Amino acid sequence: MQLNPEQIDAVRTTSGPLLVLAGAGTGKTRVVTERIAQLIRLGIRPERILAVTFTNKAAREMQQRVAARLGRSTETRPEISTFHSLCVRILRRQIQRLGYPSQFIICDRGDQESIAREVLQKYKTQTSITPGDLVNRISRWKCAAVRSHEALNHLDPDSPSDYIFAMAYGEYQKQLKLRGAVDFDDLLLLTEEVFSKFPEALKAESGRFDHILVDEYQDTNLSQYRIIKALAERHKNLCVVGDDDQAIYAWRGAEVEHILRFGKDWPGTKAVRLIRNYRSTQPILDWANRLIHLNQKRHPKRLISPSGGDPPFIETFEDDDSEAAGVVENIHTRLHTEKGLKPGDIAILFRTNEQPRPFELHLRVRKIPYVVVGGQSFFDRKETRDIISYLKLFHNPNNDLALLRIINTPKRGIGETTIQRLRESASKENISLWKALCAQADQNDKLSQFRAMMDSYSHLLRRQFTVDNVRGFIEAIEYEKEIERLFPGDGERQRRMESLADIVNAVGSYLKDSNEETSLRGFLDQTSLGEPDFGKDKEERLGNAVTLMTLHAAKGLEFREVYMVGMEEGLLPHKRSILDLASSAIEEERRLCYVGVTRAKRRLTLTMAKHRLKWGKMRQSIPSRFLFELTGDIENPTYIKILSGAFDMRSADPKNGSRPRKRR
DNA sequence: CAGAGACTCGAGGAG
DNA sequence: CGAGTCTCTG
Repeated sequence: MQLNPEQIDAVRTTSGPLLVLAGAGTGKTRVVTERIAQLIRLGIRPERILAVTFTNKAAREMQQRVAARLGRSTETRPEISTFHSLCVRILRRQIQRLGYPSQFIICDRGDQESIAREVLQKYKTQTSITPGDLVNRISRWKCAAVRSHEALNHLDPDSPSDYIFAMAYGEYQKQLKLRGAVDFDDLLLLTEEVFSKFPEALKAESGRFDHILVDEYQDTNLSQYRIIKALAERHKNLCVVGDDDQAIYAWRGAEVEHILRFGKDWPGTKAVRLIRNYRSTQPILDWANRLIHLNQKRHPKRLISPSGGDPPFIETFEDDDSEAAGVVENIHTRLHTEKGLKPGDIAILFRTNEQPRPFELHLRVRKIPYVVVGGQSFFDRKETRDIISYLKLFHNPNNDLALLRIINTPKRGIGETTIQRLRESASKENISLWKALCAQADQNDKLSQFRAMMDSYSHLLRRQFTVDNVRGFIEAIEYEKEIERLFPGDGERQRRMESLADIVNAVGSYLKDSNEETSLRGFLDQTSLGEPDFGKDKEERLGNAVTLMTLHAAKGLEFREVYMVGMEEGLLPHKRSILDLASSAIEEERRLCYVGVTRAKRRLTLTMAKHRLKWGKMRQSIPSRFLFELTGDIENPTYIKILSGAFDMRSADPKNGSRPRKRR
């Protein structure tokens, strides 16, 4: 297909600041790819071009499309990476300036919570703060670029105990640094810090690129904004692409203002608007346009499409289980009656991760292949985290967190008392647990066995990081036997075995694709930054399965047929955003709904359940306000009641009341 | 030291 | 209701 005039305009603007406002389905990826190709055609060396995305998936996709577009015409490739992986690379070179080792560890969520637990113990707080609470609170500060010494100036007025978090934040940072570790948010914060404190570091890093491109710019948080600004300042060849109507990450610090004021930040900006939609039918876009039009804070625009079709469907079910049964039945019949429709063409989208369960159940009954994206992700699985912990230890045995995780997994008779002894000697002599373990190994058979195993595989995998060796090591620790022992049942066992296979596949795929040096550390870096690639086989299976995912995860994707389920007050918009006094909370939910609607190419179905099981209790639900807004039924008495707050979401809490009350 | 059973407490989204 | 933690027993 040919590029349209606006797209051509964007592709041909190859120098200076460029803002591309790209509505949903307007061929944004195409423009980005073509523009990179254009730069190279003009003689820019590929490695002097940096493209930044938010997710690994987006980065991989862009890499593939650019590679396909360029063919073999160039030897080098542009640098296409996520914010976080870009920052890891920068920090590996620069972080020593801030007093961290260049071989710093990247903590995962579990590691963060272990540290938080220790910090909280130290503070002996009587409050019921959990490690998870602390990690969340710190992350919220970090997303807003608030550092530990500034936290006291940014206390949440609604939370009287926030100062405890602020104190603990400082201790948490201290503990991280002590271990030579950083958490996920630190990658951005520290990069920004290195740039602002050490001009020579900034000079070196920004000197690597002459052109920068940022995708999904509406999702940048303050640190990301500053990093990009610093990197592009010299040449000002900065192209940002995004859509203010699809900003759905304010809760993790993203600021739409960044895209709204891009022109002011960068004088001489050229702005291009893409509004011709090549994805959905006009009736679907009519609903989407009508909905998003109700938001106050946005650039006004309206998507148009050349294709027609059915308007979306709304279906109401008795309860959540019949909703799932109904949707699955609908899918079942459509797969048989609609010509050429495959499971891979269909998606079920929902707001929260507790929703997919009944759908999975019914899909299994109907034997329709499906895949749940996100939710219980790769890293939340115990098997994955265990194996990764081993790999981390092979790379650096002094990682106490990883050691504690697997020292007795699979069970090898090293129990709490032994571990306590190790902890004591480690802290007394100020050495790592591993060193303490080595010191005690000659008096303890089990420890010495463990040590020998770790030493030999550490040696092997550092030299030869191959799929076979990884497989061999999993075999050696008898992890599969442990799974078989613990889960004699079929379903659970199979899932866990599959997780194990995923890890091996991830290693294989890393070794195959990676154009950088392939090493254990490279693999660890990649995996600590997000979902790895599981290779072709898995991808093919996914391609032919119904996709179940959250609305957030669906951004950037498209499906021939989409089901948006659970269209109810409290779910979408989510309860918390209804209780939030700021209207921006509801606006973000509206954008989320908009993202969902605009995923559909040909057919969209919105469903709700009149009753929903929550905490084991059946409760009545209220249709989502967005259903009225999508259809334009805003004179409806129910809609007016919803807006006036007639349905009290707080009383929907089973502790204070039984059912949502209707007031007159 | 490991496993079973009682027990509590909780759920927004993601890299 | 279900996941994760705690406690008790063999």
